[in-house]
Amino acid sequence: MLSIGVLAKRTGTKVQTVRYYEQIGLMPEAERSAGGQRRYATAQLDRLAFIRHARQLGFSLEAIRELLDLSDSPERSCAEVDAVARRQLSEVEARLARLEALRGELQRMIGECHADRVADCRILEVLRDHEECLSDHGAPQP
Amino acid sequence: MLSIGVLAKRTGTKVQTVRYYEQIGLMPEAERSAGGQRRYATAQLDRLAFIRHARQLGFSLEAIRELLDLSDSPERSCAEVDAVARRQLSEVEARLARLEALRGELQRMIGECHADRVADCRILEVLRDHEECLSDHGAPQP
DNA sequence: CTTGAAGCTACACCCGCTGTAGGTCCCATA
DNA sequence: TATGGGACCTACAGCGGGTGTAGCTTCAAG
Ligand SMILES: [Zn+2]
Ligand SMILES: [Zn+2]
Ligand SMILES: [Zn+2]
Ligand SMILES: [Zn+2]
Repeated sequence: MLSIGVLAKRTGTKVQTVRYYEQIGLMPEAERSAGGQRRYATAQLDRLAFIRHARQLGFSLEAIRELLDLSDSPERSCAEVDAVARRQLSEVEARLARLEALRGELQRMIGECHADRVADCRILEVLRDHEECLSDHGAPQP
Repeated sequence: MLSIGVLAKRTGTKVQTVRYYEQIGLMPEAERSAGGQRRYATAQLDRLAFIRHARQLGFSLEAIRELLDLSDSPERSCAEVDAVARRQLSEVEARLARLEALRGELQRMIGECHADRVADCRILEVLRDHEECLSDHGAPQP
């Protein structure tokens, strides 16, 4: 039986984050010691490691909840799991496209600024007027 | 003199967002009509357009505050402006690198799953064990 | 003058944590 | 067995960057 501190350290999580996951129902309520402190078995360690790894791969807590639920029914088809992963992939691809456009615009405006004074700064000119941009770059960061 | 609704519509902003920008001091306190409603001049329209465009290019509100302050002193050197933009570019590049690594892992795990049952799903295997990954992918999305 | 859209304030909520305050528990050492 | 200091507990506030709601008041067209 592990304390929350050991569990956290072994999975690269902060103690508060573990408690937060319990609070939102992503981790089950932990058993408690006589004095009321949380105690964890290896199953919880594995679950937390799964959550952290999925987070590192960019899955939302909602998606992770789905994945955890699915992995509790090992006899079911894994089509839903694959769908969650594909959804995640297309989110990542969408963000990549946006960021590539941003990078292009930023590089261009930095490259074009040969001014000394703020009054003539190309960067500020571009920021003042989207017509100066080559790409769309839709909404602010999601 | 424009109402907040017109100002918002012309800059592609939500009315609440305009009020929020005022609240955090990014937009100046607006003049008011006799009945207490906000009224805006063209200068504010330009300022808001600048803010929104910079947001679309991924600048944080803090960076935008800096840029707005700098553009109020047109005689100064634009070196600081350029530095803000370069910082933004390197943040974008860092995110791109992370997302490219994520994309690689996601593509690989999706491509490797030829199972039918959840019990044998390659995606879940990879999520359970980072050793299955080829790349690091450090911290969850910042 | 009426009416309905648009504005007002104040507040709660989203995600995914992180930090703090003020108290309690655990366990190695003396 | 007593003690000290780390680790733990709960409860709550706050981050960024907004969004949504409730319950009012104001504006402008007809
Ligand atoms: Zn410049
Ligand atoms: Zn643009
Ligand atoms: Zn599968
Ligand atoms: Zn991994």
